[in-house]
Amino acid sequence: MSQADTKQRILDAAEHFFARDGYHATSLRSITTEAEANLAAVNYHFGSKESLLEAIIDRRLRPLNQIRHGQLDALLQKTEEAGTIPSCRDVLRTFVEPTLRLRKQGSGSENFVALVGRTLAEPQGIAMSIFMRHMEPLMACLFQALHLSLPGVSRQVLFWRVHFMFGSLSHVMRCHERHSIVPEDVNIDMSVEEEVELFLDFAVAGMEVTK
Amino acid sequence: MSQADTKQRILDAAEHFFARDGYHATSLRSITTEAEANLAAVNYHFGSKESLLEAIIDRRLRPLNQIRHGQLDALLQKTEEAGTIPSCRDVLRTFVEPTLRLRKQGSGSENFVALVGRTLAEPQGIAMSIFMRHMEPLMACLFQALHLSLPGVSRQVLFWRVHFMFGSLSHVMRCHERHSIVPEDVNIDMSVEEEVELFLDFAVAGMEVTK
DNA sequence: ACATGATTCAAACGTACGTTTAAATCATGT
DNA sequence: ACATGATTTAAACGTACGTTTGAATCATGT
Repeated sequence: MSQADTKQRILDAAEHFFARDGYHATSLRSITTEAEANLAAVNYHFGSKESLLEAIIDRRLRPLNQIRHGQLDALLQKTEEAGTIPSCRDVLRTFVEPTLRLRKQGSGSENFVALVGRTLAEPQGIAMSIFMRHMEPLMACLFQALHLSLPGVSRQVLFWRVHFMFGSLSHVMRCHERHSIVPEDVNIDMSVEEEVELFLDFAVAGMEVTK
Repeated sequence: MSQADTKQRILDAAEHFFARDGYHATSLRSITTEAEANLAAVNYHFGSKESLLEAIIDRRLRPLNQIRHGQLDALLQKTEEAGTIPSCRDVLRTFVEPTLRLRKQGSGSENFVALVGRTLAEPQGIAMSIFMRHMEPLMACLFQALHLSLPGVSRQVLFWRVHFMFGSLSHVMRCHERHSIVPEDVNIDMSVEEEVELFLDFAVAGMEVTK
C-alpha cells in the first residue's frame, strides 16, 4: 500500500465527510477510520486539517476550472470570429455544464460538488478564501462575457442577477440526493443534459428579463 | 437584571455567532461572553446548546411564518372571490417580502435571516430538522398556490423551479453584508421594495418561462 | 544483504468543548 | 425582616479534538 494510495483514500474520505457534515463537524478520527489509515496520517501527508481541505479543493477545482475556462474562451473566440455576440445561455452553459457533469463522473466527485455548494453558503468559512483564490479569474471572465451577451442589462442589475443565479446553482450543487421533500411523482434521476437545460431555462429567463 | 434580560441577550449573541460562524464553530463560551452572562446560563435557561438553537428559530420563525401565511391566504381569498387566479409574482411576494423586510427591522433580525439562509444550505445539519418542522405546512401551501398560478408548468418542472428559486432566496438571505466581491460601481444599499422587486424580476421570469 | 529514507503505528500531549455541581446572590411576597 | 424560590457564579467534570512524538515497519537502490 503506497503513499499515493493513503493520500487518495484520505482525500476521498474527507471530501465525503466535509460535504455531508461540514468542516467543523468532521473529526480527523472519523476521516482516518473511513480511509483505513492511522490518525497521524493526515498530519504526516497534509500537515494539518486545514491543509487537507485545501488539498481537496485543489485536486478537483483546478481541472474543473480549466475545462470551464476553456469552453468559455472557445465560445468567445467563435463568436468574435463570426462577428456576433454569444448568447447568455451559451455563456452560462460553459460554467454550469462541466459542474453538473463532474457530479455524474463517479469516484466521489459528487461529494466535491456538494462540498463546493456548501462552501458558497459559508461566507466566513475556512474554505471560502481557498475557494475564492481559485475562482476569481474565471468569475471576472464570466461576468464580462455575461455583460457582453446582455447589452440591455446594466452592470448593477447584472451583478444581482449573477448573484441570484449562483444562489440557484450552489443550491443544486448541494442537494444531489438528499432533497428536503420530494413529491412521489417527481423524477429525481435526470441526465446531465436534462439537468443543465432545466437549470438554464430558469436561470437564463431570469438573466434576460427586461423589467 | 432579570431572567428575561439574560435569556434575550443569550439568544441575540447566539443568533449572531451561529449566523456568522455556524453552529459547530461557535462555542458556548463565546456566546456567554458576548452576552455578558455566565457560562452555565445557557444550560440553565435553555437546557443545552441544541435547545438554544431551537429557541432561536422558534423566536423569529413563528411570527414570520404567520405573516407569510396570512398574506398568502389573503391573496388566495381575494383572487377566489374575484374568480381569477393569483399571479406567480404575487404568490412569491407573500413569501419573499416579509423575509427581506424582517432583515431591515433591526435588533439582530438580520442575523436570523442569515442563519436561516445558512440552515437551508446544510441538509444534514442540526438546524434543518427544527427548521423543516416549522416550514412544512407553509411550503405545501406555497407550492399549491404556485401550481395554481402557473397552469402551464407541470408539477415536475415546477418542483425544480421552486428548488432553484429557494436556492436564490437562501443565497440572498445569507449574504446581507459580506458579499464575495462587490464591484465598486454596484449599489448594495437598497430599500426592501427594491430588493424584493429585483429578486422577483429574476425569479418570476424563471418560474414562468415556457421552454 | 544491507543501508536509508519514507511511511505507519500506538500512545500521549495540551487544549477546548458542553455540561454539571453546589454554594452564593438576588428578587419577591408576606 | 425574613423565608423561599429563581438566578448567578466559580469551579470542576469527563470527553473529544488536532497535533506531536518516537519507535516500528516498509519500500527501494546498491
